Amino acid sequence: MKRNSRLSLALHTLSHMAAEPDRIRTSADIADHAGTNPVVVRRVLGSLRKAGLLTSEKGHSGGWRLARKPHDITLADVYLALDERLVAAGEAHEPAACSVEHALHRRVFNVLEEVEQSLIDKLGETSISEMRGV
Amino acid sequence: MKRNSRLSLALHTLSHMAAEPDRIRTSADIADHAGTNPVVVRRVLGSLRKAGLLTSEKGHSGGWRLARKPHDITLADVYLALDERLVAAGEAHEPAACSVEHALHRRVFNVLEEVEQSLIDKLGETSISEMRGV
DNA sequence: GACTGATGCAACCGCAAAAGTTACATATCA
DNA sequence: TGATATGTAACTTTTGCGGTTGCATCAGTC
Repeated sequence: MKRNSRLSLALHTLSHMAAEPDRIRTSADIADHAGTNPVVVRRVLGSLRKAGLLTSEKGHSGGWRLARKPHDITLADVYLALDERLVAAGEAHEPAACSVEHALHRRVFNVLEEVEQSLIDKLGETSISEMRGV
Repeated sequence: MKRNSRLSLALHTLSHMAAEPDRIRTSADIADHAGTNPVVVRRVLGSLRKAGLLTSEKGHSGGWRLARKPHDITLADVYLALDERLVAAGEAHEPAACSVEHALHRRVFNVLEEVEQSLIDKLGETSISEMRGV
């Protein structure tokens, strides 16, 4: 896989799940389908579980399932769950040579925050169930 | 420096230049100011020059200057110049197990393309001169 | 209760991207 | 001609991440 593979893996898996919400899937199944490794799948899906998008069940006949209705899971949820931010957190707190410099840092940071928020808003307009069809 | 350092370096440098467009700056000055290396600065600023945002002059009393008026350079110009795309190019052409899978790939790719375009639109609303002040 | 099959998680390897560094060619001006 | 700047290639170091292995844990099944 390549760049943005975590986001890609998450979206593809969720899209499949949105198509058949009742079916439970093992990390091995998903890994086969995605051409990757079960452990990698569990890592990525683990983030989604922490964010409340998926549930997992251990033991025999266990696996992964959507925690909410497909149309209640948006791309923004996925983006935030994976913690792939446009702006590096803590960027505003870098040591600055002078106060003018520090003020500029803050300003740049704030502008990027604004941009990211509008990105998240845009992502929030699409649910994973809308990734299929059309 | 950390993640997104190219974008950060570019924006800070351009913001400074927007404040004093007539002043010429050497890569050494900029590197000192940004706490990095002159060669790194020349690499990043070289991308901006290729995109027509900056000009550079060799030799004694040479250095870097804005190629356009500050209000004519938007964050979208910078983002595109650095070639840091949200969506990996060529993502749509991955081999897929079946045609259904291929159609899903395409759909995911298209949605991400849409999102990136709206990001670029948003970035285009802000010029580097607006990074200072309020 | 033992077995099977699933997640959870830690530890490591390997690779690739990017920063950082060094070195040097080239161009410009005093 | 010398000082000073960019341009660029080559190399090292760092970092993030996919991939892999191993094992603990848990839950059904025999």
